[in-house]
Amino acid sequence: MSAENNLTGVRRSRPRRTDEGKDKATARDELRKAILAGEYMPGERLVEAQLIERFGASRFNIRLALQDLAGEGLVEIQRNRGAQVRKISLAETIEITQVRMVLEGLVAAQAATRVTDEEASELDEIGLLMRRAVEAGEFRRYSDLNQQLHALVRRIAGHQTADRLIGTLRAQLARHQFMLSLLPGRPMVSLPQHERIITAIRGRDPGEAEAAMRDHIASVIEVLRTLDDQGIIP
Amino acid sequence: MSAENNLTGVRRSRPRRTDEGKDKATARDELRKAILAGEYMPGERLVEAQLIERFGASRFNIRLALQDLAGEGLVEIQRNRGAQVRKISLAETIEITQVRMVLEGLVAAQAATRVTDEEASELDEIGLLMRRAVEAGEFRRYSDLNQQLHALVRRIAGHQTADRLIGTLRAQLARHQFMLSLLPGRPMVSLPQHERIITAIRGRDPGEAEAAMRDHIASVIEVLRTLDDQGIIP
DNA sequence: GTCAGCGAAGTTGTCAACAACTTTTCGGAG
DNA sequence: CTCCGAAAAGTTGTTGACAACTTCGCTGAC
Repeated sequence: MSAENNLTGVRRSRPRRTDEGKDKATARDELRKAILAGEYMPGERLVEAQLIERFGASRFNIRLALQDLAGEGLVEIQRNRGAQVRKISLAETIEITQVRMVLEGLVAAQAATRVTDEEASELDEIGLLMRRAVEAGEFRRYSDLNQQLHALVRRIAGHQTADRLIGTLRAQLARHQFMLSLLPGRPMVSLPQHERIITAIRGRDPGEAEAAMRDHIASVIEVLRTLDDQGIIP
Repeated sequence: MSAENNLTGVRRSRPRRTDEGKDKATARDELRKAILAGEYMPGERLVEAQLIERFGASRFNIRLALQDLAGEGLVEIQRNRGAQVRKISLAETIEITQVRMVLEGLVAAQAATRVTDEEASELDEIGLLMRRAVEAGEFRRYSDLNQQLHALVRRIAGHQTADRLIGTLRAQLARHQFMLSLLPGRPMVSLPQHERIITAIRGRDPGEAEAAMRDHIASVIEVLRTLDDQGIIP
């Protein structure tokens, strides 16, 4: 969400290799990765001194990194009380997924108007691999392919604004994200939905592509509501 | 005789209540307001020293404020080159408006499922005022009412996630926003669209509410594309 | 026992000085 | 006159020290 690395293409006149102090961007990316990997749990305090030790960056850069992640909704900063990994309620999870639904719907529609023949082949390829993964019961692999498919659709659409927003929203749900794919029976339901999306984009039918994507994500929301009734997610 | 250390005896006037040093949040809000008011044009450099003078905040807080506004997409920061008001191309304006279209569509749908009788009256009220404003040729007032209507729909929906995103997107387009309402003939086109939105929400018809909102904003996108062809907007 | 008050420890917020980088200026060689 | 390069000016990036705030534990009166 920022153009901060100005790679001028010109080599540095003054090499400063020996410095191992990491800059803001590096610290931010590593910390985000750690949070998404679940190494810090929601609600856990992020004490600056500890982060300095772990990531080897200066306090200044650590603070900037925390500010950035707060902007992304991954971290919550309370004045004079420090930062903690943001807790996301189920209600908020549903809201976020609803927004993802309409955004990915928009992206799917745009992908349908822009897809090239080559990209269509890529879509087919992923669809095929998905079907195989489901038949083989490789659910983890199916989950990966799921992400690949959504990423490919976004790449085809080339909608930077929607793309960026979807990225930050997905990050906020990273914890729940892959759990869903592993629910018993989920792949059987979502596979035909994915295939419908692929077919619509291949057929260059924006309306159908959007509808297919929205139905797909709407069914995820249904599952979330079910989990709510069962009290599975806090 | 380099740095003469200041003895603890003389602390400039105590940094208590009376001190006018503004904090990050205040500086950020005031700077954002100034940018949205057009006091800084797109592409204009935001030199820290000048901002310190104008807003009376410390450099530290000015920098934090700039970071925040960069996160909101209002400002662009290039490393070692400072900040400037972000320029938004027409292509990006269209992208942002497309995202707004689907987000406000979602919000309208949700508003239709939640609207109370009292809120329905408020909608009617605004609709009535809009019609009168158009008939009286008060376009500036119509533009205000337009914003009020959208804000009311969002309030009714109570969708925090979508609400926040729409807010930041609207801010990015603040410059173009009100220009559109002032285009000749625009109110005549958009008034019935607004009335359709109101009717749909009143009728508690989510699908129709979303469709009405999307058609409305889609027509804005059409105008943007037209302006592009005419080369009016850079 | 307990609870208010007080102080220490731990953590975050802010600042001013300094370092590094970019842009501008200017003198001299060609 | 123009171009090159280095110094100067202007601006931003970073650091370490310190101030302010929160939390926790201790003491002692009741």
